[in-house]
Amino acid sequence: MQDILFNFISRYVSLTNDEKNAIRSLDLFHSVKKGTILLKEGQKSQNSYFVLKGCIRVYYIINGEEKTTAFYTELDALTPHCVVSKAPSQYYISCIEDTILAVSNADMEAEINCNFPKFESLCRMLSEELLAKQRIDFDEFKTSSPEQRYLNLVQKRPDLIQRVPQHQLASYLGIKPQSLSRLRARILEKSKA
Amino acid sequence: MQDILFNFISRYVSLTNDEKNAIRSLDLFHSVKKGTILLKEGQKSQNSYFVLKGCIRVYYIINGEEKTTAFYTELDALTPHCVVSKAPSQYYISCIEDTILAVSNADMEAEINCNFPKFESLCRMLSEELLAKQRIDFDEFKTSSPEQRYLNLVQKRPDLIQRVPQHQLASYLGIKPQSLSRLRARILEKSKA
DNA sequence: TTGGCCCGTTCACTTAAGTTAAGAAAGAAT
DNA sequence: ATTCTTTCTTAACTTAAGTGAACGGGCCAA
Repeated sequence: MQDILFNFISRYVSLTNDEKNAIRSLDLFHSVKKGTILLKEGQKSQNSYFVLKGCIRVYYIINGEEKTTAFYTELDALTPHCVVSKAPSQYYISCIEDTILAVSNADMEAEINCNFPKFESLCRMLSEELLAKQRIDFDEFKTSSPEQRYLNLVQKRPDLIQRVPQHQLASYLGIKPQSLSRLRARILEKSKA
Repeated sequence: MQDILFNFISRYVSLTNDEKNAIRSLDLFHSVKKGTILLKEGQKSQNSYFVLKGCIRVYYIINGEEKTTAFYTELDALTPHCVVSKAPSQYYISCIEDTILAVSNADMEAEINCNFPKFESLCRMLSEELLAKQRIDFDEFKTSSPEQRYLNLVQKRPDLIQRVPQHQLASYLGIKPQSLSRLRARILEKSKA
């Protein structure tokens, strides 16, 4: 698991052995069972997550209905809004598979950022990259229809379609489960013709 | 204009006079006329923008049609995807008003980040904050209808509705101009009843 | 002043998503 | 093995967005 993390980090900065040991000493890794809720609406968590294996999901409860807005899988990083804003969380985070996470908290990060400028550099680069990527995702979402969004997802994250329940995928695509069902039938119809 | 920038920065870090002078010496500020195109599809720009006054707009041209996906106004920062990915831009950026910008380029930033760790800290905090905020915006978009999105916009960025043409607002809301027209008529109808 | 262009609105029509309800299929629990 | 629950699909109906076309207003330029 450490190797996976260090490999990921090496895309951005190269760490000395001292720096690696500093990270190793942090007790970052946690195994989490499917169904575990990592964050609830109203809570003020300090934790950020990096997925080494498995899948976690962000969802809201709006008028008693679950609305799933994001999935994080292998090598995805997530700092919940409440960590940044210091306000109560508006959403839930749960594990939809048995998952292995690297968990860090804000205090820990602040300290490392102070002592290891390289780490702050890593965080900056990673955030900037994620910000730009997410912007593109948002743009694609805005400029395409539900059907295009589904087809796009099939291309870009085919694994999600296998490992995630349809009704969660539906709200991820901004539609109702029934519409997703229908839309898939429609696509199948077209590909036959 | 410098004061506006320094005030903004002071939300995140406090700068010494030396640091302020270093920034002053950079020749960041540019006045740009309404209609100017800052970035075109296919270009590989290095520039990031911070809006001091005015409004810039991100749009795609898809099947010959303009699709506006973002507006940046006073105190908004924008690092285009192509700066981060080093790939050609997929979108255009243009000024929809006479605008005053702070413009920085990647080389400049790299150098400052090296010499002023505080600046890198600022960039990290800003990116993390924007990432989390944009996540919330995206979530709101996914979980609401065009009508709700419009009403939400009226609440959150009432200025945009005044300063931006309807057909650009429409694609910003993920719909066609005709639908926005109709939707507004519908809302007006309801408020009368 | 006229003509052209861009923009926003309206309308009629088409298409697709939301809603409500029902039923089949797959899993989990006892 | 049986029950209970959750998930997915289907269908009929409603509502809203997409499409194509037309009209009027405002603006600019000839």
